[in-house]
Amino acid sequence: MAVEDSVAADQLIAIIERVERLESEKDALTEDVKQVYSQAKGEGFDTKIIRKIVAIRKQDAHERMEEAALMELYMVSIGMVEGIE
Amino acid sequence: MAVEDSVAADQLIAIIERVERLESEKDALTEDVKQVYSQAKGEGFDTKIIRKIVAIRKQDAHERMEEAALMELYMVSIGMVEGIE
Amino acid sequence: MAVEDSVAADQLIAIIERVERLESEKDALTEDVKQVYSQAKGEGFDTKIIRKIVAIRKQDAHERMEEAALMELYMVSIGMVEGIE
Amino acid sequence: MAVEDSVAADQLIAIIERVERLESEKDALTEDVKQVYSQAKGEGFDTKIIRKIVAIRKQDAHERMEEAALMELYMVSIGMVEGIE
DNA sequence: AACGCATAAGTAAGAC
DNA sequence: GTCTTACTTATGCGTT
Repeated sequence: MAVEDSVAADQLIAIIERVERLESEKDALTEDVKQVYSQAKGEGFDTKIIRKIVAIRKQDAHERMEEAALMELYMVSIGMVEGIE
Repeated sequence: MAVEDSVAADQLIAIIERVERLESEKDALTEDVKQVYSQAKGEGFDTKIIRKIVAIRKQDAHERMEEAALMELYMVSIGMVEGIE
Repeated sequence: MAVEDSVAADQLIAIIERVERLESEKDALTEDVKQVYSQAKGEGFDTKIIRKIVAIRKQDAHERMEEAALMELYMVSIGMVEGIE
Repeated sequence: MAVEDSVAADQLIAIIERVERLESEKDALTEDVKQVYSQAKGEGFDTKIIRKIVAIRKQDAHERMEEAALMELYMVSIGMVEGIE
């Protein structure tokens, strides 16, 4: 009905605007990252290498998490079966 | 030479840390967006549709028209829709 | 016990290798798709549009209508498009 | 013009069908993978762990590639500047 | 200005 | 049934 619908519409608008606000903040940060690289380039650094380093550091962190997760899985697994004979 | 190298190394570390700081802030915002959608879902909204609406709003109107026109052209040519003879 | 364990280990290796084999075949097909698009691009087609057409054809007609209806409802409610009064 | 257009349309249809063929083959392989896991589960294996192992093996391969790429980058970099003094 | 790469979004599957 | 995780797709960015 009309009143409830308009409430839903208001909620919907609020949701969309909240998302758009957050995404515009993300865009600003993306811009900042670009500026950092741009400045680095101006100071003579090879940004391609730096990007690679950042990527690898991120990947290392991720892999560590994966390993921890796997280890936990194994532990749970052992606990569950209490030692297969 | 040694002094200049260590300066460069310090700069390099600073650059990497600045990038990583910015990207972690971006990750936090991504998390916030997810939460907004999660909450919206809990309120009974179809988040898939909302995502599409956000994407459409983001897309420039002009570009959207161009793309729609080209898409229709292609679809007519393969017989998916009927073109005006 | 030792014998059963080694049987299980053999099975496990077989499973992993079967999965990896299948996934590498999938990768090859993904590569083929990329090549088709690349070639299409070289012949002057707009691959972005073709990808959209493929996606639409994949989507079931009924599902497509439902989604479009819901999307319009949402868009009307936030005033992006005009609804019938 | 008419003739060229129909040629383009034929090409377009061919492209779309080639893509759809390849993707259906991919879907079949995805189905096969699911069956392998399903069967493994039936034999008492913990598929979650197996999935994790497969993911980590894949990641390891990827990381090795990344490292090789980084090493090459460094070598190129050294070659370019011919030793910063 | 086009090309490939890398990140980011969206979608779909699987676990609990 | 929900919730997360993994894969696929798409956009944008840097490079040549």
